[in-house]
Amino acid sequence: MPELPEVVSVVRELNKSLIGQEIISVDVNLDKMIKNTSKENFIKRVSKTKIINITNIAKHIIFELSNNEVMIFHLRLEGKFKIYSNINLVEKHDYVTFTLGNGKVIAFYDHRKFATIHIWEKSVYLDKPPLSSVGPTPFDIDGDSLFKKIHKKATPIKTVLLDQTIISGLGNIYVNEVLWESKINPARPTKLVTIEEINKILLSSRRILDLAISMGGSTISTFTILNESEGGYQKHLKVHLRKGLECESCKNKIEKMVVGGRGTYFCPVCQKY
DNA sequence: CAGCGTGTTGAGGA
DNA sequence: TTCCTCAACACGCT
Repeated sequence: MPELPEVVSVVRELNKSLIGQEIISVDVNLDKMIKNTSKENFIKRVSKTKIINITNIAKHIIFELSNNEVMIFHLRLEGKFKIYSNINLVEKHDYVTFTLGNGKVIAFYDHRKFATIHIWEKSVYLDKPPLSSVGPTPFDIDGDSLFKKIHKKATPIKTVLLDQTIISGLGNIYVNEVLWESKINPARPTKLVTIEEINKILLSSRRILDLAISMGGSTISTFTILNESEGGYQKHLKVHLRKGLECESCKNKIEKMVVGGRGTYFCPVCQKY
């Protein structure tokens, strides 16, 4: 389950080996992964270009190409990039592969087929799906603006923080962690959350995301950075997946509930409703 | 074998 | 219209 720290780690790794590389050929074995054009058109627009830069906007991974096209990847739940030394190593769920000038292969893998790829011209991609609806990350918005945006909502605060059009980059793991650190009950209606608490949420989000980024993300479930190397944040998790274990702050037991249809871990004492 | 989990979108209800 | 909920997507794991 890649969240922002995992995406940042992946982008760093990709940059190390791919900048300036030529894409010789492209193979697509799952047509629906390409969201805004046909497989044939995608292959035509990507082949025989160079990778100029690789960046991210929130959880979206962006490849800038030398012909002014931009590829936008989203890992969704379990997508991964792999780099092989040659084409013979490609596996069944490597649905899109790019063969490079140096003989290596970038494989975009997702056995659950949820991951997505868009391609747009560079001059318009920020105004097209999926980036047109992405909100600012916790690093790009201040407490007053966020409060103004959400203080009338009846939806639980956790659901609002997971809404990537409002604030981007937090997923289920880190939202659970942020709300525990901020001592706010995840199910509380957002309109009852004060400006002071919103500020606390933002500071906490930045601190936790920064720390997780510095450690290469967490590795719960199937997340891996490139070829199976692992990040190290999971031992810092305070509530996520810790149902029944002691809260590190008050020693009571962590509980699990469902908020907005998502598994939600919290301390009933530290995070009173 | 049934159901959960996971991010996002989009349909449909209030 | 706007706000909000929830099914759907696909598949490995419990």
